[in-house]
Amino acid sequence: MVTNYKLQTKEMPELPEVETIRRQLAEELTGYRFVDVKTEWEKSFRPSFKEVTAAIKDKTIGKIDRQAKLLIFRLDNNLDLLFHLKMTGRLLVRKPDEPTDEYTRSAFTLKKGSDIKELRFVDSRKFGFVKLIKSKEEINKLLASYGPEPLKDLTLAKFSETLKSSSRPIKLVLMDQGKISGIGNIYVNDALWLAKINPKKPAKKLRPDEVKELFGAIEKVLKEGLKYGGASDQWYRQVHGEEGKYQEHFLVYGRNGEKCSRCGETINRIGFGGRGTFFCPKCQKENRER
DNA sequence: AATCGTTCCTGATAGC
DNA sequence: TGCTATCAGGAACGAT
Repeated sequence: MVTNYKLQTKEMPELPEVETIRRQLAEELTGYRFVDVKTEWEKSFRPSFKEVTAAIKDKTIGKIDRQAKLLIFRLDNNLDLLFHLKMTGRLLVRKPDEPTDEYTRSAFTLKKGSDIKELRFVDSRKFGFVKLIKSKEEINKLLASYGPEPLKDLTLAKFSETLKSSSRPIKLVLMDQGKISGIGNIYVNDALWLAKINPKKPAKKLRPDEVKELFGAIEKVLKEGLKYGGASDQWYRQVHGEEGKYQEHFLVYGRNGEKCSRCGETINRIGFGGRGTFFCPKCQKENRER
């Protein structure tokens, strides 16, 4: 019986991927105006395709922000258009006459003066969505439901307090967008390996030195992800279709069956909390001594 | 308030 | 080789 076969990984856009896209979209689309929208999957529009298209018609894209894995197009003071890529979403900027991109679900035609661009929302799995927010109160409430941003407003003190308040496994707490913004399955696995912490260890049981190490590890892996423009193991692409390169630098994510680069033990993969969990059984023991 | 289970989807793969 | 069943997963939602 084969027990050590390599299972496929399914990378998904997390903070470094969405931030990479945000920067490129801001560069490409600021000042462009929505003139038309086409879709083959109305269900991805919230509250509805009709309502979204009516509201954004002739509106100009101001700032493009990001909170956690959510992209926020600021159209005017009381109107925001949100995109969530979930697992397989892509936002591609093309000229209207460029060849079709497979799995394009919606296409937004944008104009600035006589220049025309097309923003294509590509999403094979159809989990992603486009959401219209029509008031300041509503957007503020939504953004307030997210935890602080690593690399921005998450402090070690706040991080420590958050972990102390939960008995859940550390991996699940880190991925909880209400606790901390932007961390998904790739970076959580790599950060926990870097900090030598077992994914199942209850958050409140982490020692202060582990909390500090983990805080640093999170910053480090997210910065690496950003540096390489995200991870394109499978679906993720930047706005012109380019791949990111972080997949060449995964620490443990997707490396089950390979040797741990620190101790030589075989990287393990277990199912946990509904997703693949990669770790080194030797250097990430649950009750590791200092 | 915190936590847990279910659901949405379809491409890729395992297993025969 | 070709078919079919299973797996993958972020987060909204409802239940506890």
